[in-house]
Amino acid sequence: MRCVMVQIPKTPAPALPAPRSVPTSADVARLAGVSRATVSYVLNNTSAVRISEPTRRRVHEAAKELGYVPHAAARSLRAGHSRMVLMPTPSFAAGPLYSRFLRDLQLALGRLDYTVVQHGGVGLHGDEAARAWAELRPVAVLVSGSGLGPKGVTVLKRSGARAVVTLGPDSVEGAHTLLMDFEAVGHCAGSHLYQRGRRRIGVVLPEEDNLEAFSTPRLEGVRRALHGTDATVTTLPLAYTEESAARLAARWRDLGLDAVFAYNDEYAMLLMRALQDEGVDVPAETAVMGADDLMLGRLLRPRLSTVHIELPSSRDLAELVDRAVRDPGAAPATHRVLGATVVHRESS
Amino acid sequence: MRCVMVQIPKTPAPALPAPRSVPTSADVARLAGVSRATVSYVLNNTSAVRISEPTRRRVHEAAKELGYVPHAAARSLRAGHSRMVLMPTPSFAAGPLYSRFLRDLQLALGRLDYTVVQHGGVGLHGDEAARAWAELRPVAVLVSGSGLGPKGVTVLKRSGARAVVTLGPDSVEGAHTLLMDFEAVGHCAGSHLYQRGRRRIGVVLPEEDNLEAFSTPRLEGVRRALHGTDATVTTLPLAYTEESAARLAARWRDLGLDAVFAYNDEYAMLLMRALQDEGVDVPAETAVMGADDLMLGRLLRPRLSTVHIELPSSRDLAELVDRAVRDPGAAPATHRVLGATVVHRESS
DNA sequence: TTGAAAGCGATACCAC
DNA sequence: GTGGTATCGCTTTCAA
Repeated sequence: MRCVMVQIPKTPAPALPAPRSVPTSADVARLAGVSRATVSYVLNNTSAVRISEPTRRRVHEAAKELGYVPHAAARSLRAGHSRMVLMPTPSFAAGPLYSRFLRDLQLALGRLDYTVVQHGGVGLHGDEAARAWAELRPVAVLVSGSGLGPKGVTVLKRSGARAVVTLGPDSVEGAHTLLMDFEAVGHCAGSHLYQRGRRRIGVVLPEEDNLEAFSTPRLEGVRRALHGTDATVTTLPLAYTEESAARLAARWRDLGLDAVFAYNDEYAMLLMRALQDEGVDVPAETAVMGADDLMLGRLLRPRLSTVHIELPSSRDLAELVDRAVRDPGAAPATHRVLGATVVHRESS
Repeated sequence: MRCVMVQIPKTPAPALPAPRSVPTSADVARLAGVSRATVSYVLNNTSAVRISEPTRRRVHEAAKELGYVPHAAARSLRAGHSRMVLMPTPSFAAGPLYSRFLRDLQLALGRLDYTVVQHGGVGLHGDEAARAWAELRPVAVLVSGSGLGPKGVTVLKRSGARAVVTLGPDSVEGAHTLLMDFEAVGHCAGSHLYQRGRRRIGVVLPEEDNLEAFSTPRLEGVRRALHGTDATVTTLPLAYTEESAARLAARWRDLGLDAVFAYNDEYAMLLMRALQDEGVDVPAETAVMGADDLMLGRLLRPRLSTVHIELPSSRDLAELVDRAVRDPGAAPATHRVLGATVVHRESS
């Protein structure tokens, strides 16, 4: 059933008022009948200088009348620094958990009076990207995921970034690292499944791009949990499509697995559904585990067992960035962050 | 089961090389033994000027040796314009559909050689936000959702933005508007349910913040579809929690509804599960419809009927922005975008 | 082919 | 209290 899809071409032009050029502080000064210096003092509330009340008013009125907005680039050029925190848009498709985290982080940094800017550096390779970010002369750079090498860190620092923080599965030389230990996630899942008596364990590896950095450590974690036991690990490439899941499910009995750790809750849901459609009983025949502890897992039947991932508090992280900015000399530290907790429900 | 959560304090400091100040084109010129002008010519491949090959090489080498990165602010200050497209981070939590769309858009604009920057203007009120964006002097601003008024548009244009494009449920005076007609979504859902013989129709309104701009038009669309018929519309506030859904489900039979349009697939899944737990038969007793056509709807049982929403092609949108930038005089147009199509599955 | 210098917009020091 | 003015880093015109 097709509903609506219209294209309205144009509305008639309401003759624009002459496209004045953008007002500068000089314009404000002219209109207020004072010097540019005075304008600057008034608008920045410079406390070192006392300006008479009438003058203040005149300046403020002139500024408002012209619709004056200061020019951030000019200001930071003069000042020699900005308060811009640059967060490159991650190259992987962030799930709901991560998106939310990034939003909170922006908020927390905003509260510390930083201007947070996400730079869509998609399509740039490694060091090229770092260069593009460096051109903006951010006071701090916060990179999620892999994709920044030690070379990039150097470029950024050389160009004035007082803090470079990476947030991801790998530690990067020269940068403060928030090491998201995804192995712990896999380890949790692996030991849980083992404790539940499972021995032939599958691990889903998403075929989607840019996810290896996250999926490989999870796999390694499972391997580590099972190392030295009689359990086996089988890798299961899976694309996020029904067809791919159906194909995998069709050969499930041949695989002879009694458990699967499905990367995260979304892939788990996809696979669990395909297994059920194939007549595989979950959890009797095969246990299924996800990760991320999304709402959807609670809504499935059987309820999905999962690994709850606790991301670092955005307030703490914001403060870490702030500290690093204030004391750029400090040695880059590596913090291991990520709480991983098994949430045992019904699917395992 | 608690697993891992460690905090490694510090790694020892590998004595940093003297924190040199950041190299400028003047430094490059000095090192290469040429003037700053020459450096600029070489590094920008200025075709109007021929520079001897040996000089070029010297400049390039000097630049590389110093790790020189040009200063974007200084450059655009001088040039009088930048190619920055500013996209304020939406105040609402973008779902997977929308996130993906924004990513694609960034990519498409990047291909047209724009620098896309998401500005985390969270916590700023209306015109205050517009001012903050204007300080960055973007060549274009692309605002999703509501939150930008005609006043804000004026501020942005006054400060040099050659294109202001809004993308959301409302049309904004003075800006190019991509009108996302969410009424059409509600209308689709409403007429579909009516055609299926449903007469007492509930409409879920999320209680989460900043979603009214999206939920109200959907509701209106349902109302419009049912106007002049014998069907009734009941609004159902619902928070995205199991408890809220359970509460709603508990009084379901009292409500006496035979269908519900649940805002989107995620709320639909939440509610459908609660209804099923309450013993309400879907679709026999109550039909459930979502929107967004997410993967998860196909995985539910019964399969979720939904409204497929077709967002504008990111390439088209990028080109629209580009055209608006090239011809800022053109009258702001309003395009009605959004394909809404019913996907009839099993839940209705 | 290269260099000197003006100027983009805002700020802060130093005179008046 | 207020006004000149040098300065931030870069581009570009004009001269040499």
